[in-house]
Amino acid sequence: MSLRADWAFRGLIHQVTDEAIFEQLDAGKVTAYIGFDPTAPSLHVGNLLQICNLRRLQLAGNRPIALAGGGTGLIGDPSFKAAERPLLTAEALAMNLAGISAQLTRLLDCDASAGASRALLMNNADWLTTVSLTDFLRDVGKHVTINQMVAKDSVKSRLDREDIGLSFTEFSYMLLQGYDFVRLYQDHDCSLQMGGSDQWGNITVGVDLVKKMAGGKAYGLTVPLLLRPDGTKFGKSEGGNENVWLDARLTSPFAFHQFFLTTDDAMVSQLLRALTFLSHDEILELEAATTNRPQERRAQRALADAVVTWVHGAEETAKANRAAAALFSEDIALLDEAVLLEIVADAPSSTLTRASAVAGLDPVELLVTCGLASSKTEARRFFEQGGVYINNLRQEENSPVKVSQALHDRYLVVRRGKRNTHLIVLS
RNA sequence: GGGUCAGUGCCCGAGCGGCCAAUGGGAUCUGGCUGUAAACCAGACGGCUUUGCCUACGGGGGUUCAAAUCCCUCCUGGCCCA
Repeated sequence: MSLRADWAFRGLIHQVTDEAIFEQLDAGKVTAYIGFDPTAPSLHVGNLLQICNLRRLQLAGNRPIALAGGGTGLIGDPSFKAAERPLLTAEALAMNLAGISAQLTRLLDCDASAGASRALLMNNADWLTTVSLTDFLRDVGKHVTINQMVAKDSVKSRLDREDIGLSFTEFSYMLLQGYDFVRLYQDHDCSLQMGGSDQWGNITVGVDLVKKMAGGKAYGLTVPLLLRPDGTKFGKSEGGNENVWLDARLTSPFAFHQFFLTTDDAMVSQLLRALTFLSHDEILELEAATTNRPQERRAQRALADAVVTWVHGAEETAKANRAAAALFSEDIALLDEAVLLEIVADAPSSTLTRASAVAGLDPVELLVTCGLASSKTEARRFFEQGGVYINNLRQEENSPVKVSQALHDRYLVVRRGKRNTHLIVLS
């Protein structure tokens, strides 16, 4: 099957500068890049789609370049952002770069054995921080008119706002990104830039610059943004405001697995197509299962397993599944110690001395101490609402927690709401 | 530099001297229903030594018995002029 057909099936094509790129991709000779902003120390699920696409190209024999924005990160992309962004410090940037570079290396095949399709990892700071200002303005700036730049939707949305402006710094961002493309074209024969649909404006600037500065033919392709059925952006945690990170230290594999396991029926098909490497037949079969027997949630399970396995490995997937099976059952008290520890391994934990617990612990304080409530007021609220469980049994605010409640005489599994768990170990 | 408008809780946004921890909406959280889904229903949503107290309406100062609300000043931002 052609890559064009596969991508269309998966809903990965939003806009293309020239359809001809697909033939070249099928031939497996293209070098393509996607840029990643180092705005955080880890990539998050929102980036997964882009990485996935690089991987798809690579599997078809093409060469992917993941470009870390060490240089553009110093400036900040204003595209469709509602406000001017604070500049990152150089130290924060360096830390972020280290984090995401490691992840990209792992998710793409950067091994020499991959031969011509071996993925490259680059950092645009290498050229953006060394090019001279006057050279840049003469060689790059001269090819782009302010008229074009202002006409971009991504800029217009900022210009149209009455309460907030757009600094020259952020305004110039698209030139830097365009210059990236020129450099990659010249140095690595890279002829395709991909990105989310919000990157279309930036990408076309690059395609244009490659033509004007290098006299070459370059292509741009954007992927639709993943949206929830309610129109909000996909990628935030269940809760809402926190990102779901790829770094296991920031989002445990269990939480990561849960994130996908709780996907809406209305969205699972989209994610299955966009974020997994399952075959079309497998996907169609899972979609049918969702329609006919939604309560089995087979599609959600397959999705969660596939993504977690890709990001964290098969072992973590198995662990997450075992944890999920036991965690929502009162049988938790019947599990033997080793199994219990394994299933709560991803939950944050803390230790308490046995002595401090003998007299009975104040449940309110306990909830605050282990971080499941941010204040006593909040903790009391959770108790009032009946949202606190110890070992999956509802805990009352006014009955002290006793040592006798501990499983295996030393473990207290504290849970707030459906899925915020904390393990307390008595020592 | 001049003029002018604005800065309120996570976000948007009312309030414009006491009845304001501050209307409303969104987000979020908890419970219920269910399939660890969506939708829906109910409640909560600054903190605490919780029938009360403390801290908050850009910062600082002032007027007043009393200020988010009035005055001064500074900071930040938008727009217009130079």
